[in-house]
Amino acid sequence: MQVNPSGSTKERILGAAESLFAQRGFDGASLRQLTSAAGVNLAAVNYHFGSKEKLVEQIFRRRLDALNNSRLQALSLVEGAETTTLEDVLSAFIRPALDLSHDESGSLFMRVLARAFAEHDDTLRQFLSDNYGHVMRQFTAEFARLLPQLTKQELYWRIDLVSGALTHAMSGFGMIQRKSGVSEIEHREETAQHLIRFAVAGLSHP
Amino acid sequence: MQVNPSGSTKERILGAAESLFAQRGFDGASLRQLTSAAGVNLAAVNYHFGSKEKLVEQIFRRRLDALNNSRLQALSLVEGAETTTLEDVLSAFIRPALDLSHDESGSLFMRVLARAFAEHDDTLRQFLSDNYGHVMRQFTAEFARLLPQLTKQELYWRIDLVSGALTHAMSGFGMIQRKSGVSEIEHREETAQHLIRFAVAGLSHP
DNA sequence: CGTATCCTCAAACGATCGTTTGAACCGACC
DNA sequence: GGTCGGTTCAAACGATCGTTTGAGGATACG
Repeated sequence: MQVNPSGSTKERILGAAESLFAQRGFDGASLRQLTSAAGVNLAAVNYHFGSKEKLVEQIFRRRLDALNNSRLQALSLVEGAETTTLEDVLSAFIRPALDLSHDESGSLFMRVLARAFAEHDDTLRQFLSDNYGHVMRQFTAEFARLLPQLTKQELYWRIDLVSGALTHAMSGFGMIQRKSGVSEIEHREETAQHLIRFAVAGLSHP
Repeated sequence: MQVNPSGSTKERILGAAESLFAQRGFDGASLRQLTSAAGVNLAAVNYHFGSKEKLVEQIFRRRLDALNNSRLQALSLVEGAETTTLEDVLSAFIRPALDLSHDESGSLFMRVLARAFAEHDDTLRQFLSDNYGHVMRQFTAEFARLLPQLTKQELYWRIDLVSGALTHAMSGFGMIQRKSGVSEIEHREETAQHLIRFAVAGLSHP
């Protein structure tokens, strides 16, 4: 059950927690399973994080900060170029998210996020809006610039549906599964290309 | 806390369970909260359903049987017509799902389903594939007939992304929320139209 | 060496969970 | 009236949960 015996106690807890929360949910994964997997004492979670709930929040911040920084950086690169296409902006929106969905240790943060959506909904929606809403607003402004023929309402709807397709693809819940002969990297690239083409069509149709 | 004091004990439990599972999750909603909300004795769940887990399964069967019957009926109507369009097939796929997402009593089955995906993933995926896979296959065949230019792989990807957008729209997690002045029926119709147009574009682009 | 600080540990706490039990209730049927 | 299957009830069961506690280890500094 023990994993990754290197690193500090805090880091070992964060790693094991992300993996276990993804597998069994926040309620389903107990601190005893978690600390056992991390190879640390049961009391370590409350000592280092204060409570189980604060541990969950810490996990969110770590990943979402990284995601939004990647997105903003990619967007600023796109905006700095001579010509900006819809594909470019969508790539800046989609690729960092797909990169996040599988981290180097193979655990699935997207499942954690999907769970959180299902379990806390309104609380989490508020949290995301407060902390990362400006990123979404920046992308929306760029989409609006590239799609001037759409009303605000129409644009919001389409961005929402693109987000849904992205979330679905990231969570790995769909029919499409990575084939055994294909590497993780290749599958991610294939997913990105399908998603971007699909989103371009869905966003820009008359 | 008590709701809907009419109907049999079994029905009262099913109604309260669907609502509470949607709000708090399967682990988060206890049998004590559930039976208290239903106005029945704590032991009634185990007496009538055997266990909490079997109650969950019962809730799934009830709703998903209804969804898939509606979908198949709508599809057979479309196939019986003189000319079949992509919009028609998508409507048969999407509208029954949107109808399901808000039942007459206002509880949100889709949140239950979204939770279940997050909490059981592989188990639920198998359950859905075993019990309702034939519906998906029938729709896929119809899509393939209407989109002969697409390879199987390409078609599967696009259907998967449409399903993601649909799930997202049903769950109500997105930015788009029903405005207070708009009725549930109107909002559902607006959602259906946006989804169908978006899906047509995403499915049929070259 | 003494001690101060940070951390880890085993053990226990009270609360809540799903489930079981056995008695009580109730309408139907002889 | 008697009894019998189906249902409801209060009470208890053992298990597991998140959290707290206080003793002990480890390391650095005087």
